[in-house]
Amino acid sequence: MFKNKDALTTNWKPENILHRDQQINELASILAPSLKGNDPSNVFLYGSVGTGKTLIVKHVTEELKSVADDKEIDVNILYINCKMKKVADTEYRLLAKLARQLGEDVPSTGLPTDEIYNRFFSALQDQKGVVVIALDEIDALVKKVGDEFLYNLTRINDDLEHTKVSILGISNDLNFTDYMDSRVKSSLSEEEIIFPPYNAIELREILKERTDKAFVDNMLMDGVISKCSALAAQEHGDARRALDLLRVAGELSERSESDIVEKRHVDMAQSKIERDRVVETVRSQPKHSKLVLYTILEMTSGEEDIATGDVYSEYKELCEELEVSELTQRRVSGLISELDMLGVINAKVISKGRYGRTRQISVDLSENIRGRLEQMVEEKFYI
DNA sequence: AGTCCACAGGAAGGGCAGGCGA
DNA sequence: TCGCCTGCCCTTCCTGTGGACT
Repeated sequence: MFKNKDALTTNWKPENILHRDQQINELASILAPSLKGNDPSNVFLYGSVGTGKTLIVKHVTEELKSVADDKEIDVNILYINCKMKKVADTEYRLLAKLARQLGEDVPSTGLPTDEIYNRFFSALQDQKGVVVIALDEIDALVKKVGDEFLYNLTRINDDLEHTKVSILGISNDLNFTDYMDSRVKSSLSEEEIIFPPYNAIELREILKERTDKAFVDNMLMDGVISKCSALAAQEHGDARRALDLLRVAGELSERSESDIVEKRHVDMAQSKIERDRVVETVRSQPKHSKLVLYTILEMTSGEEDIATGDVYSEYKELCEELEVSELTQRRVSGLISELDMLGVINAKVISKGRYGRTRQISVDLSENIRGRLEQMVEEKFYI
């Protein structure tokens, strides 16, 4: 069925990038001064997941690099995904990785942070021309370690003699700059490029382009692509989601030995992706979070909503039964709010006037997922 | 108009596990 | 193996609050 499944993954680089001409041109014109040896402005790119930010950055910087190489101009591109665990999720690791990309030999641990900063700085000194540092998912790192490292990076140009540094920040979070010091904010977002979500029509064209590469001809039933794009458009116009849907639908139909991908496979793919997401997030939660979730699932099998206090007393009983020491209400309250943020349960703060303020908790999961989760916790704790 | 419930959620710090160099 | 550091989970203590009730 598949000719080249890679074409449905996010790493695949399509020949033409659709519906992002404006962003490509903006970014290209911001980075263009580096071809004349001038330093380009720092840029900030915003847009929710699957709106093509990373793709465009990689595309434009690669183009820039190849033009620069042709003209024998010194341009160096450093790309780092700050969310990669154990690679760039602390200030030290980020600086070490940057220094290594510049050819500096640094140990993966052991040096004080200021020393690694110096090494990185001297590596920069040895460069000539322009260095573009692309920091993908920068919001994740700033939320984790604060914005001081960004402040240092934005000020680095003042001390460099031959080299010019331009920072390209990529963020999924549109309100991300709220977390930052205003000095960092203003120097980092000299230029801003917004990536709006794709609409269903745009998604359809993107999928069309890729299916021709990915599937053997005539493998898709009419309407499959439209269905994938419509579903993904509802979900913040996420192209990644659209591709996943199509890929999983293909895999499911292959497995069911159907000779064509049908619309029902897309529905199946949708629920499989959702189920996998929820089950995976819950699996990685700490023990008591699972127990709290189990309590909530048990209590919400009827229709009525429940409050934090109700959950806590039931949870205490469960702990007693299992001979596990229980957590405080403060912590359980926090766990409930985490589960809400992860999208596993719904919890909204309401006031019942004379009867206090609490969270109204409900669960909006299909029976299928609900069953899987209950089963998972039961197995784990021999309930 | 004021009270008061049943929590929300911030701040600070304890304690533990895991990773590190010595 | 030891001490040190860091990150994470958790507790303790605390202040804040929407709105039904008086």
